[in-house]
Amino acid sequence: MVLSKSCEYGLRAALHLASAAPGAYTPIRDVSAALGISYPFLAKIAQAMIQQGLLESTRGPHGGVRLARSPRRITLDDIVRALDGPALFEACVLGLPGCGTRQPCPLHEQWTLARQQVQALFTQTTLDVLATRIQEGGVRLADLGS
Amino acid sequence: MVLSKSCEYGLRAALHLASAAPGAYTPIRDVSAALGISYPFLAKIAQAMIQQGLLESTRGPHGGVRLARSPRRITLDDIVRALDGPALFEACVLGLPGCGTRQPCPLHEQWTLARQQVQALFTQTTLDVLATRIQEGGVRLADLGS
DNA sequence: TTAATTTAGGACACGTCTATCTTAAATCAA
DNA sequence: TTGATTTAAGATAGACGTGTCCTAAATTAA
Repeated sequence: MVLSKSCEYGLRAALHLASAAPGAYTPIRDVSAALGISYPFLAKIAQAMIQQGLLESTRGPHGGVRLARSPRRITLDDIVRALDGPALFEACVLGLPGCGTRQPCPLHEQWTLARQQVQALFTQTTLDVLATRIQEGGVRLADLGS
Repeated sequence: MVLSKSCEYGLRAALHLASAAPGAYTPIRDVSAALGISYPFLAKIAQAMIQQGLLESTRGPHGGVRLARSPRRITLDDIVRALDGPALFEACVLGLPGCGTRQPCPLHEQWTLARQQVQALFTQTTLDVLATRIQEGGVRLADLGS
């Protein structure tokens, strides 16, 4: 598994907020229902995203969470780093500490290259592009059953 | 973390066997000492690799484990699939079950492409190439300290 | 003011991965 | 045969990610 469950859920929640009701406060309970994610778990993930400056929230009736800035200015990389940390894009594939050009593992060069391809996908993809794709239909954020 | 600890250890052990004493039975204890991996844990990983047909073993004095076939005929993909399963190369990046061309997630197409780059690296790299690289020096399989 | 709604935060259970330990079985050498 | 060496296999413990629950705090509406 490349991304943790928390990160998968956080990405899907952010995409839901960007595509379903951009700019409006949406209760976490509504998001969890729409995506089929347990409410308590998603609430905890939302808290982390708020503390990382990705989401903002208000309490009380008509409260909820929303993206802290325009979907155009939030990349997948922002969310992955906030929830899973930078390890995915920096760690040695063999787990060797200090692996780098000075003390490379046998795969260092090739792995760095492949990893950059993945990282480029995450840093260059913003939420608004995917939100548009969702609004146009044909793609999904939740398990549709069969 | 892309690969599990077990898989990292299994890869390093296989590379050690391919580069240090190809064809000879090497005690797991020697491998664990050379790589700085706990012996009981590496022994369990070795068992799994034996059952998957990657290693073979003999007990008693001068016993140990060795690669079950030529390093030229073992790819990194063989080892990763044996220890971590096929999920890394098949699963949806957002964790959606059934994600495919029929029910794609918003990232399906791009992710499939990026993942194929990584998979190509693993399927095309054989142990003998990396073993040669290790024997020629300049790269390492263990933590050297500083 | 009162009540309903919703996030905030901590405590707690569960499962999996990581890691260790112990005992049994097999092999070789003296 | 005897003893030493080494893998085989299962039991066990700890760490961490996952998931749930409960109470408190804040906001809104009536």
